[in-house]
Amino acid sequence: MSKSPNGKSRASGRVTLASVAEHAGVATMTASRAISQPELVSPLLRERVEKAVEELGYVPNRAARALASSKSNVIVVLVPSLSNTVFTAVLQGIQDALDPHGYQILIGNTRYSDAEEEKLLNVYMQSNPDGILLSGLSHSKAVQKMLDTSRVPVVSMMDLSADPQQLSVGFSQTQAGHTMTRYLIDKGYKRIGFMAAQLDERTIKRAEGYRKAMDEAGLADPRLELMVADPSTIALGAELVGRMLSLVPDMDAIFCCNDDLAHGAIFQCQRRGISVPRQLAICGFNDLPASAWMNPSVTTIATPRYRVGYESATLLRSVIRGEAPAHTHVDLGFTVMARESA
Amino acid sequence: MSKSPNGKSRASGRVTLASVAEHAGVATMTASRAISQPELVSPLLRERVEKAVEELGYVPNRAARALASSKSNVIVVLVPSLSNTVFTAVLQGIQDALDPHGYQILIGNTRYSDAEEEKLLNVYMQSNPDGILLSGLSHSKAVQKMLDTSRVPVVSMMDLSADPQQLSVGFSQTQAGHTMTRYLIDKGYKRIGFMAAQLDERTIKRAEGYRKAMDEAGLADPRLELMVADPSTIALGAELVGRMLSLVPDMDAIFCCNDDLAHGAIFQCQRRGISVPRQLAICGFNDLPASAWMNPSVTTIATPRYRVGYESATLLRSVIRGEAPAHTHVDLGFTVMARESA
DNA sequence: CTGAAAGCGCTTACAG
DNA sequence: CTGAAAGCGCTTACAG
Repeated sequence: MSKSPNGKSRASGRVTLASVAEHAGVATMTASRAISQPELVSPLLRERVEKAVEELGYVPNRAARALASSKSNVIVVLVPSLSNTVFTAVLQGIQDALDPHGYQILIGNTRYSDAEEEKLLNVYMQSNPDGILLSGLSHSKAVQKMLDTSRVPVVSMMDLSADPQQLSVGFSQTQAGHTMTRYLIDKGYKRIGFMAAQLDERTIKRAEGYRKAMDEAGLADPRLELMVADPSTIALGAELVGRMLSLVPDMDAIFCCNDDLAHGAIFQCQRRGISVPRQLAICGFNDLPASAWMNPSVTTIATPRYRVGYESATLLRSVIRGEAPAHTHVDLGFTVMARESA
Repeated sequence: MSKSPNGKSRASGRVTLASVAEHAGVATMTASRAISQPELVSPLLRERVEKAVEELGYVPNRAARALASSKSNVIVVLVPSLSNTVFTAVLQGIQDALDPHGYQILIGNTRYSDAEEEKLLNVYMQSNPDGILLSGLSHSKAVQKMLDTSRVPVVSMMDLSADPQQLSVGFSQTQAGHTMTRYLIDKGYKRIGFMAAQLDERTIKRAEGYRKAMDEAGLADPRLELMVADPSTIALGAELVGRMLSLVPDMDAIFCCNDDLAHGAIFQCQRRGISVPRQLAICGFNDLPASAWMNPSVTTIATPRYRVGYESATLLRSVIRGEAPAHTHVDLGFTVMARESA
């Protein structure tokens, strides 16, 4: 069938563009054009190439294309977690925005670790990405340096940057924390606890918003805060609510830094016969699907995670195309979901 | 610093292996070896190369490596969903098994669609993957053909194949469905409904297991089944439990094909004042974290999803290395979690 | 242990 | 609209 390669050949045995061209009776580069920029090729030749592609079952070699064009069509996405629904929704948005444009998405899970982020980025830089989507605003020195020297466009997701040079898409975590706290204060709660885990950048900022609101209302009391570095889980929320109540028995509300903790806290209250919100109000953050359905339904803050992904990817695409972005910071906002639990 | 390229150059400006070699005063291929197979290079030269890499900030070009070696070090993973915790756990297992070995994982989300799976695979084949991890046993003709002609090693995840040629890691979905149903029958329930959504391959098999158990017990009744193609959500479970009860008022138990549906069904019962399990027993499938904490806690089947990912990837690695696998089917089993709801 | 040359499979200026 | 040649940045037999 095909000509036998010489003894030194390292050919992979796959169908190549050259064989497609030969089959179609055109030059290799005409075949290349017919595939990548068909509008530049006459209908006749284009059709012959397309036929050859079909008949031979040609699959382009992405590595060769990337090497020759020095465009990888790869977008690197780094998220801190895959088990957290928030970030899988972000990924969905990214995929939806990028898939139609032929990008290949490299997803890295940093597990909330700066060291891991650095390691992943190091590896992914080998793929010569056209753009990078990062979670959060603050990164290690080494990561910053890699990013700076590579000159690859970067968009930061989930929060809004104060630095005009840093493109960011999300909403103000601090403000969201403040708003939720303010909601509780306005409802008349006085001894409002703050329960946090993981202690990532966003949690810290929500805590700042909480403190500011408590300060403003003259309700601040450091003993009302319980912040632990363990991963956020339902089980942890169940545990922490017990600790908080025993530390501060007159607590009348708890702002959980995310819904998982809030769910665990509510389940625990149910088991202990503590009425929510009558004896203890509990609210969360993120508006996971269960929050609307639990009993009591959970007061929380709905966050535009899918849109964060979608808009981040869209902004990144425009930068890659060399366009000057209309806005360097895209504020997608958030919404208080007032329900039964607080 | 570096020699200026001639006018026709398309050089990317990145530091190359050649410049590292020059800097270290060795041949390019010695520099290559010092990086990829350091044990073949004398300590002296190796050190000089390492120093040059460090000083120049060299980042290998993965595309060039892939092209030259015809080894991509890419593993393609196709899962039907990213919002389903089950598959994110599978992905975690895969990452943990593969990351230490320098593989790059390409994650594709098929959204439970054969057409989408085909499209994704088509694109991902351009990356010349060393191996492929697929969810489920049955795939479209087009996908089968791509797989066959490419000769790339494939491992199927989540279920056990009857075909000895097809490598699979998981557990018997049919048997798990049978076991859960049998558990309910043994508990004395007679009018046991089956609530299913999505209707993917695994759901269908669990339904088969359910039917078999009901048949064996002489309890079969087609009216007990409610199967809809919508995605599984808490909201859907809440809706379907109402429909099932109005269709078959004397239903005394419901086997939900996954935990999301079960949670929704339980929340709905709480709202309607239907006591679970006293008036209606409800059980789920997968043992999501909330199942242990809800009130009532949810009887369900714990599935080894993380291990499915980990063991699938491990099996794939061994095949890629050319080893004959000890077992073509790895049965990871499942566990009934008997709790309060059934 | 080290190296010169060829080659992997594409695309890119350039010319016609 | 079409094409011959060079080049992208690596690794691979092969030889010494």
